[in-house]
Amino acid sequence: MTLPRLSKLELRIMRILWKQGDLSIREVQETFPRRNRPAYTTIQTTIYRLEGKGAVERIRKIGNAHIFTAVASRSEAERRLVDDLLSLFDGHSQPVMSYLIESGSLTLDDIKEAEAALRKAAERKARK
Amino acid sequence: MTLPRLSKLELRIMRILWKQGDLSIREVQETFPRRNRPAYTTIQTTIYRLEGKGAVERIRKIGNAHIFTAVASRSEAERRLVDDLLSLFDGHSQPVMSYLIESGSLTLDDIKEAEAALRKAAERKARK
DNA sequence: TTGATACACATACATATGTAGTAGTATTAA
DNA sequence: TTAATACTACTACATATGTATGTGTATCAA
Repeated sequence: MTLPRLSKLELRIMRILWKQGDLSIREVQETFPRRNRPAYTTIQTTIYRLEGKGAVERIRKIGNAHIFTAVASRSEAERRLVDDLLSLFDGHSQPVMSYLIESGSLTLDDIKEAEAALRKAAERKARK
Repeated sequence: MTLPRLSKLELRIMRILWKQGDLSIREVQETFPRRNRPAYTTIQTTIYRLEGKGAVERIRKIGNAHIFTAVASRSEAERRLVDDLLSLFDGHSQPVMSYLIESGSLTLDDIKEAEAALRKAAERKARK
């Protein structure tokens, strides 16, 4: 259940599996841009580690190549990331928001959406 | 200028210096809760590493103890953290916001504040 | 002044992570 | 059928980080 912390490269690979479905190591590797593409064995090692963490598993073989599938859910993994960051801010979202704004990546639409989501969440809570 | 990435413990120590001002290693160590307090030398090693990264420096001595001061700014270090997280989301704030909301740490006031800040930033940009 | 105590500095070590090479086996194209 | 190719599994290694020990020196209280 408790998904272990995923490293940057591990996460990049998980994203590929979440987006493209089940893939072989080679296919995962070739998803990386030609320039700056890690060696096959780098991807291999990392996928094996993900396997050790229970984040992916082999579902079948094509030829002698194993096909891997994501076991960990995207939302779980991403929530974990944000939670980890938040803990560095003592659980306060406010400074995180400030920096998101500063970075210029937060749009007014994002905010509107967030507000709507938050109101809805509050309602659900109230009814419960 | 370019503050290197700070680890979790390094960041905890920086926070202490930002908040409490200039301190000796012993003082930093004693700021940690009795339960779960790292050894003196653990803090020492970490502060030396921070020094190596240029994030802190010695400003004076009291007895034979060095007093350290934060060189890196809090905002710079925190912005770096958020930027790093954001890069894991391909630069999109929206999913980050969603998780902040899910975590229950984001209040409507936080949103209002963020919106105001964002509008102000937009204005500044427009004038420029 | 001297013994206890605090501190500095160097070194060590395990784990996580990014990175990759190598040996051996399976597959496949000619 | 066999040589080239692909893939697996194992091993290796550097760096970052959390954690700490050991040795020697500086300081201070009695």
